[in-house]
Amino acid sequence: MRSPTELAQVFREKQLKLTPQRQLLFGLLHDNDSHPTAESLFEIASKQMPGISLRTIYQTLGELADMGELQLVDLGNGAMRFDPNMGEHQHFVCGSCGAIHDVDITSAPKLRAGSAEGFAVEEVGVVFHGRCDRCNRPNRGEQISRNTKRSPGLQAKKIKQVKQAISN
Amino acid sequence: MRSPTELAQVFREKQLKLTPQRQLLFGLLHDNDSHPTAESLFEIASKQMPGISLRTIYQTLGELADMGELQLVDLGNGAMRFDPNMGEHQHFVCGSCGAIHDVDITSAPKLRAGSAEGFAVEEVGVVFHGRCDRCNRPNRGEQISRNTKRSPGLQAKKIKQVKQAISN
DNA sequence: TTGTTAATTAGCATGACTTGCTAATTAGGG
DNA sequence: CCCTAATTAGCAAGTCATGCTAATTAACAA
Repeated sequence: MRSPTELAQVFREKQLKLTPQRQLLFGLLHDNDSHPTAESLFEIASKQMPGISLRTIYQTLGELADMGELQLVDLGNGAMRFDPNMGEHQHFVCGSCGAIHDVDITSAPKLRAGSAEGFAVEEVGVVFHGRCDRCNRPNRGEQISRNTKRSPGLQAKKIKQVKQAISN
Repeated sequence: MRSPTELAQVFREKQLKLTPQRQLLFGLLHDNDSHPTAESLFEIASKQMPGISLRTIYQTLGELADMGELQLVDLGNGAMRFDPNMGEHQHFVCGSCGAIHDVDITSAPKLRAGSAEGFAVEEVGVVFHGRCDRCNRPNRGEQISRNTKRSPGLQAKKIKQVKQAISN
């Protein structure tokens, strides 16, 4: 995603209004590698701008995605994630603390679904699951992220197990 | 997933009841490579057993998943998919007709998130997006699958575009 | 600065998918 | 055939995301 200043320029050119809500989000997203959800952005934004609507967050995020300024990442563990890093990269999800890290496997051999199988592949989504650096160490400070709601199927189970482990 | 007969055995051993609902689902899932949703299974099941509850479908599917008899696949385009094929494989999703096909890239170099980066990868999820064989041919018979509800973010846009293309 | 207007926001409603809860039912062993 | 624990059905509730509309506001021109 481009810088808030550049985005302001782009918006003006497109005759889109540069509202305080949008500018706030530009700032919150710029260089943000925390893979936030709409909800988490809403919470942060609310502190700086009480009364801002979650609807506006979704709307603006959607617009930015349409403009190719950010990626929507569905990691299959609840809410959609928003990633201003538009470079080709993958994600690692820690099943223990819920952290999401960027991973770069461009150096690794690229994946190609065989055209022999008759598929024209346009895009390949890769998500790594495992345990992150911190959670792997003996003095592990496990803590599941707050945003572990909406548990689709099996994911639910994993999460619950982790929650239990914590409460014990 | 094992055969209905074998599953019956397993259930008995575990002192789980072999209800007609469960048996019906065993049959519907066996050797099923259509990657059905709970809803689609519900529709089919309802024809053979009117009155069966969607809740029961979800419950049984969850149990089978817990038992390692089937995979839950989240392709990020709506409802969860259920896959009785427990072998290591990936999925290809046609953005045009919505079809889901199994893909085997085990022959291709395996993906490994560098332990150099401090991640202990336990599992890698790979989803290919593109156009399938049929939709790529000139006389393409495009048709988006019925189950294209719940559109998370950008996905929504794609789907809408396709729907429009159809209605025209 | 003020007025105009179209874009945007806020807030609620709605929709899709999944799970929680509970009373009623039923499979299976004795 | 009876008993009991397991299971089912049905509805309520929860999460995430989008639709809709009235009220607000930024942007532009005079």
